[in-house]
Parts: sequence; structure tokens; C-alpha cells
Amino acid sequence: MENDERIFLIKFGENIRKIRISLNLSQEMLANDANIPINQIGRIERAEISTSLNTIFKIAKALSIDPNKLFLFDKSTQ
Amino acid sequence: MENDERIFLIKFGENIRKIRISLNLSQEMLANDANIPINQIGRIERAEISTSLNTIFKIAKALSIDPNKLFLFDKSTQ
DNA sequence: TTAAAATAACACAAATATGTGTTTATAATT
DNA sequence: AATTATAAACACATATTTGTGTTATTTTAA
Repeated sequence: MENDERIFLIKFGENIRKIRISLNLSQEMLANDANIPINQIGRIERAEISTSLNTIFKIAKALSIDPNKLFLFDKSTQ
Repeated sequence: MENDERIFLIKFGENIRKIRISLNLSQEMLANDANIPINQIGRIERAEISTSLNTIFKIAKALSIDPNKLFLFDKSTQ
């Protein structure tokens, strides 16, 4: 995997964590809301996996935000 | 898979196709630029697969756009 | 400083995406 | 109509994610 891809996964994970915490949700609560395993949230936040569109959609739905918001980091928002 | 997840994949695929065509790229050209198999682009555009963050990043890079743009459909842009 | 809550870190089977190749169908062009 | 370019539709091995469960570590709060 290329380095910029790694960085992208890391920023994506950090962003999810940031949003989750801003909503006062634990990984477990978010996982329950999104109907995915608890560990999956941690794996994504730690950038261990390159998760899929389906999971992205479920998480966005559970966070009550548009999926594209999960990709707003770098220049865009922070 | 839930119906709204399916719709999400379909809209995502349609959006990639729209952007690709607007840039006058064939699936093959985009696949080459993104360094992924030719078939992969078709599978995504036809919503056959729930592709991953890595592939999303590669495609966005090849299209010279920010990944979040790939998720701007529905209310947002069209 | 304990106890409890939250997260990380394992392992492993099952499901799905990825990569590669080939063949068929459709669209565009001459 | 024939040729070419493009995309779809197969198949199949490999890699990775997903789902499930358990244990360890870290963080938070009492």
C-alpha cells in the first residue's frame, strides 16, 4: 500500500473518532446504532482496515450525517 | 443488505460514471490511471461491489478530485 | 488507589473485494 | 454493414474485510 493511501486511512479514522466523540458516543454505542460489530469501529479508527462503502454508509447513518462528511478533513474542515 | 445501502451503492456508482464521462475517460483509461483492474471500475459503476477506502482513494486521485466529491449526490449536487 | 467503563489486541471462520484472464454484448465510427 | 472501441459478464484464485468471541490494556470516575 502506498504511503498516501495509509495517510488517507489514518485521517479517515481520526475523523470518525473526532465526530463520534463530539457526539458523546462510545465505540460500542456507535457500533450498536450502526449495527456493526464493536471491534469494527476500533479497527477503522485505528486505520487497521480499508473499510467498505456499506460500512461507511451505516456509520454515517448512525452518526446522522451525510457520508461525504466523513471525508471532510485536511483543507476542507480542520 | 438493506435497501438504502443498495441505493447508496447505486448512486455512488452512477456518480463515478458521471464524473468519469465528464472527463472523457474510458473505464480502461481511468483504471490505468488509478492502477486498478479495468473490471473493477465497471463493477463499482454497476454497484456490484461495496468497494473499499483504498480503491475510493485511488479513483479520486486518478480523477484529480477530493474523495468527498465522490459522495456528493442527492441533495448535495444534483 | 480501586472499580468500572472503554478501548485495544488477539484469534479464526465466513463473506466479500481484489486481481487476472477470457468471452460476449453493446456502442460508436468509418 | 463491417470494424473498432468500450463495457458487461463470466470464472476463479488470492487478499482483505467482516463477524464473533475472548483477553489484555488503558482511561475514567468513584
